Amino acid sequence: MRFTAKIRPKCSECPIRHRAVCARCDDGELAMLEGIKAYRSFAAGDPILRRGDPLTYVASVVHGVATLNKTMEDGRTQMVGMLFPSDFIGRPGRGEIDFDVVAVTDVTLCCFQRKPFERLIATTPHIAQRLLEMSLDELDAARDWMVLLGRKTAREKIATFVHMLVRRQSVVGSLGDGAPLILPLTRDEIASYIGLTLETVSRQLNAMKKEGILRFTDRRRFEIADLTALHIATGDDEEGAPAYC
Amino acid sequence: MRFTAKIRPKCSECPIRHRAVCARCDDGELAMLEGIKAYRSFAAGDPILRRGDPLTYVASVVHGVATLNKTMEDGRTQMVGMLFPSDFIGRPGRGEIDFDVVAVTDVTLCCFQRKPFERLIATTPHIAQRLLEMSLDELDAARDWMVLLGRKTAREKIATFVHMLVRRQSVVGSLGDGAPLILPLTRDEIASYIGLTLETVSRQLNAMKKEGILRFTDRRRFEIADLTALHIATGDDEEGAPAYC
DNA sequence: CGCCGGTTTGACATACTTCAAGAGAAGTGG
DNA sequence: CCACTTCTCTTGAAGTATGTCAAACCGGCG
Repeated sequence: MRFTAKIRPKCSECPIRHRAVCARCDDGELAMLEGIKAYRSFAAGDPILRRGDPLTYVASVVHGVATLNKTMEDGRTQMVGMLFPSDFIGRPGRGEIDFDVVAVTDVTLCCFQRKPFERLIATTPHIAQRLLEMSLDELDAARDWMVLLGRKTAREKIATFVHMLVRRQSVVGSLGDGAPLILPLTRDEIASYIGLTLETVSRQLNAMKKEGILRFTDRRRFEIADLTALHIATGDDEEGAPAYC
Repeated sequence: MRFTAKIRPKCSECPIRHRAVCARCDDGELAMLEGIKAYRSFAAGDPILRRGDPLTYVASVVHGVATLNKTMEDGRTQMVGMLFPSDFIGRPGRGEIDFDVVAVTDVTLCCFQRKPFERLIATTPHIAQRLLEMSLDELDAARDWMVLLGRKTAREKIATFVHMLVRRQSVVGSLGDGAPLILPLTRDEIASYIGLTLETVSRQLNAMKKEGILRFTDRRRFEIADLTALHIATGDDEEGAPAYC
């Protein structure tokens, strides 16, 4: 169940201070943000925003992982984004979003009321610029994902997905060196992200285990036994440094 | 072959004046833009920008249609965007792009040198805001496309593609009422856009012809004989007004 | 006229889905 | 602490939508 804690930690001690929308803000601007921000927490599985809901606030992910999901009339679903700490939720200039946002782990958000935030964007270019930059990064990532969805084989999809997890989880620094990686998603959710069924995901994951590319300690925890082989399996070229990172 | 015409038509008479990046600019800002802009033309089939090329300019599409293409090492390709008049090419803040931009019809661009344009963005919020808005729209469209690539059947993909063409071509006003729609792409290019093979595209298109949904006057020209049926065939819900428009 | 790119059409192959059953974990309550 | 349920995951067998390969067609253009 959702609970709202009216907590406002100091921005200066924020773990995502240098990566989020506020990355470029100076002290004065941070002070303005601190005035309109409020933390909110969600338990794993909770909906954060529902499609069509009036969008009263925008937010940065501070802790945890959230997903963006689209559902067709007949129930088919496609995940269209995965949000890690420092990622931004919401779109200034529009009153609603047309996908669901769900917390897949426990999540903490740093929320800003949309209206005052929009005013800030109009007046402080540092925020607007950073938001533009983040949006363009997301667009790049979305385009890489389109290649995955449209052209990659099941095996390449899985490999790419795992590879992205490695990059993102290590960038965020949520794990020590050599510590096992965590699958924040169920097989079903992974399937939804990469456009497959959960059975195919399960089979491919086990195949990569048998081949010695992945080593599972648990259904949700694993290590990369052979990063080179994993990278080759993605089908991406040499140093193409995909945008989802 | 590419030819560069050093022509600078007045912004005030520009057909995309109210939809492009410059939509919100006042007269003074337009004057600044006019100072750094230059038209360029490309013939159908010409490359506009190549992956990895240094990005010396950014641009708005004035006439014609261009596509964004990604290619994997082994030659598989996926189209990741289609640019119509008023759409923007290029990304401020980055020196290169990681896809190819190709003119699929004759194309006219309104180009701005990247560096001066970036300076303008930093100083004139009207441009930055409009660019942010356009990027977010593109992101929405990309997400709708991810649903198409990941979850739709061949038939739904074709229907969705045609439906998008109807919307975009009529918005741009490049055709009168009842005039036949134009397929700017070959079967192969369509296939690349929706993640299929050209054979499947051909079969589905002909199936919709036989069913009386589409009426071809030519291999590249056709009319929508039954818009309702077309819409139903997309698999999208009632009034979900997809973002690609 | 004869080539040539784009397109259609057919026959066949297959990667992935679908359907179905069962095995592990993980929690719940007695 | 042990049934019992529930959820996730695995594994198998069978079906199918779409891809692959190949040949023929068609309209345009030199």
